[in-house]
Amino acid sequence: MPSNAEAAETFRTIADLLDVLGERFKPEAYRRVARSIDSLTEDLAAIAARGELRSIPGVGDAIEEKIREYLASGRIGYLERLQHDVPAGVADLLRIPGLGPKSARRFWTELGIEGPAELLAAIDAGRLNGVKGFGAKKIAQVRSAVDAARATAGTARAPIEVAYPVAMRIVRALREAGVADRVEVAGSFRRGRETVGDLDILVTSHNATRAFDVFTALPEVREVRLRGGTKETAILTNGLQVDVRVVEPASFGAALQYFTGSKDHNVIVRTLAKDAGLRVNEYGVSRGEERVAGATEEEVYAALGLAWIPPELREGRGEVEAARKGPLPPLVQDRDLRGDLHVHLPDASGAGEVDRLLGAARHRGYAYVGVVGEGVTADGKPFRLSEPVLARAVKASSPRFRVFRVAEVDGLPPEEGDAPSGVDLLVRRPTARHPGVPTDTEDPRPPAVVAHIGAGTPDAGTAVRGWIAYAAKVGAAVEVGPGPDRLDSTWARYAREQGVRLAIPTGLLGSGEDPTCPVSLAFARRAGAQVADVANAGVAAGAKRK
DNA sequence: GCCGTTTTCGGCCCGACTGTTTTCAGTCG
Repeated sequence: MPSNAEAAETFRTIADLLDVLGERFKPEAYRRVARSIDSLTEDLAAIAARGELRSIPGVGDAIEEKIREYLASGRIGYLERLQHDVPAGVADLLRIPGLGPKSARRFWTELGIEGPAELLAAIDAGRLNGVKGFGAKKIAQVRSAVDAARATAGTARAPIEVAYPVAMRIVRALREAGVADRVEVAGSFRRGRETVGDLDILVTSHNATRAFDVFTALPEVREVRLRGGTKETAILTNGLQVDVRVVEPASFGAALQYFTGSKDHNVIVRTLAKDAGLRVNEYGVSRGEERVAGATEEEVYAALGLAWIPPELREGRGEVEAARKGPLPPLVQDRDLRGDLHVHLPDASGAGEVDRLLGAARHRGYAYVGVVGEGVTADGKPFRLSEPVLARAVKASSPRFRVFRVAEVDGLPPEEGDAPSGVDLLVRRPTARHPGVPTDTEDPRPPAVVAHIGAGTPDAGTAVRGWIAYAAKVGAAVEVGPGPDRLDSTWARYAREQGVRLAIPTGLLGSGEDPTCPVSLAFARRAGAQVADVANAGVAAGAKRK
């Protein structure tokens, strides 16, 4: 049975080949479907079995037929015909930055170039000299791009938790240098996607050149690719691309909306605007010559008759239709977090580490923190926090601040003595000893949280579904967040659909740049989680939620 | 190839930047 990821990749291949063949709109149609399939929480086969393929955004008659063919045979005749027409390497030319479908097609049809290696040979043989549209500079650019593409084997997207600290440093540097009034990271970073292709940073500034200079001087910046009057593109030492854009304050909201995306979301918003006789671009919303909105995102959406939409929901999955009807339900946010149910102290923690943890929890105004005192590691070995250290933590409990003793136990079936005494709550996790999914619903002492499950291992989907089903039965929450051991936003959405609450790790022991809490929160928000959907969130006593 | 509270056909986001141009095409986001 082919996986959803493989199906999405297949449709992307079709899109590339259609691009090379010069098709105008079909490539985007196939890419849209590929994106939709990537964000499904269910196997295509299950959706197909229910006859609901057409409910996937971007799937119409023709693509439904191709999905059915793919599920039945693992092949798509249409793709095979395209592959017969276009040499395999020609589509690879699209991967080279600066080359698009037009160039790839021309190289192939006019010069017989059928791949990156042949392109390089053609350049060296001087066969590109005199080709219209390719001067010496362009040829040199293409040549180095081919070399670079070989070296990096395609620019992979970075996990958001990797991009987070560097994004924070860039933002802080721009703010502290006093060259920018407003600084925001837009793009998929702001939408909280699991991976980011680049960082889009928007600033308002009276002096674009100085803002660019401040950014370029950062040690993280390896090379500047281009600099115009309003935009600079640079590559960081870790390979991440960063675009810094300077915009007018009156346009900041429109620019933020525009560059936050997603593409699918913006297409829907723009189409809506057009139908209403309005025009939306990164400078603002206008009716004819009259400018209607632009300074804030709220007024941009309002001008289109829409409630403001949280960035994490802007994926073209029905959020625009919902925002037409009125304000969207509030998503869980940082200030809703009441504590952490599951903190691991490092093996050799001493009293100082405990104090730091508790101090951090109090500083954030948390009402509780759960410290894992004993349990099993992933490879099944028992571990125990030193008793004096744990006792010191528990002693810090007060009526307004509770310290829980947490035991982390491994996968079912529950064994005699599985639930230790003197423990406030259990966290259940898969381990090498018991990697399997629990089947016994008569758990003598159900866990509060199921943690360390994630799609980081191959073929993990079945296991993750099993753990979520178990959590649903016993009323446990599941841990969401960055890294292979936690659930991403797609799985978090699935968990919510199954009626399971989420547990958000808060990174209490991390530094100010620790991505754990903001990224986990973003994943929960992408899943549409509200306060009631998060086990360690709630409305503070005496505080009224807006 | 998809899509529709002004459409089942005629649209499909749009502006910056670059290079090679003498007015623009291609690429990118």
